[in-house]
Amino acid sequence: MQCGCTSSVSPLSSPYWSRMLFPDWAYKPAWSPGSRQVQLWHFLLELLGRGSGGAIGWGSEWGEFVIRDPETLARLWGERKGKPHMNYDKLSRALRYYYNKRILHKTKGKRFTYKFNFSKLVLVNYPGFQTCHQLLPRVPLSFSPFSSETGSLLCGGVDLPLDRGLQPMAHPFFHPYCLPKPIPFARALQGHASPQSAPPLPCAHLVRDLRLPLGAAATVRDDFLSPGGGWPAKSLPGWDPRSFASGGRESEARNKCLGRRAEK
DNA sequence: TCCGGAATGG
DNA sequence: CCATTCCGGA
Repeated sequence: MQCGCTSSVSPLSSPYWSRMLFPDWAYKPAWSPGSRQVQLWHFLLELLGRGSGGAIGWGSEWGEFVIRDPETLARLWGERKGKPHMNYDKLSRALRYYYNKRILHKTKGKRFTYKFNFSKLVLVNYPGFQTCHQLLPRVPLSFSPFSSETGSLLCGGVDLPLDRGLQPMAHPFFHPYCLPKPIPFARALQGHASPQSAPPLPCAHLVRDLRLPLGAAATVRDDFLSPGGGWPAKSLPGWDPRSFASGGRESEARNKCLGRRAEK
């Protein structure tokens, strides 16, 4: 789990280094121009982030959300996708496809209640932010709080108490993940972040629209986190690496975190 | 309600 | 890949 991630490669100079860590499909550029359409979980997070006082809202547990008005949500989703005939039945089918990807799971017993697996939702696409660590301290986002239940946020093995008074909730994407140690670059954030050298942000739209601090969210495979990670360890018969691997060999890539080359 | 297979299309 | 559509089954 220890990756010398930062040793040889400068975050700023390696815009695409992170591609080695994540499968191609994780980089679905959200809705940047000329890219593919927004994904459902983007959309959900967007609504949740807006504190959409209607169709959907955060639940009682961390990452849990409740669809208060399924058909309205479906309508909104349909509008976004240009699918006038969208309904909750179909939308929920799409949600169920996330089970296998482990982006979501169902909170059983609670109607219309699902839960994000935030350990799979990580910040990527922004070279300077291969890890969550440096972002955690301050998250200036108007992200909707998870009601009452916020305890502490684990990040990189550091327990981070969430001060509800100061900040309702760190963005869910900040979760224990990947890189073990804070990178030097973290310092640059506070001081001079050399914005001029900031590489083009592939997901600028996503970032803006979701009010993500930086970088875009993406899903990523990580089986090295707590096995099952508190998930209903389903057998996952169809769990094949191919669904995550652009090249197939990224399960190991995590150990190395990044070796070299990122071009395809 | 919820699940997941199957077919299909972008 | 990521849904969308349809659907039989629990």
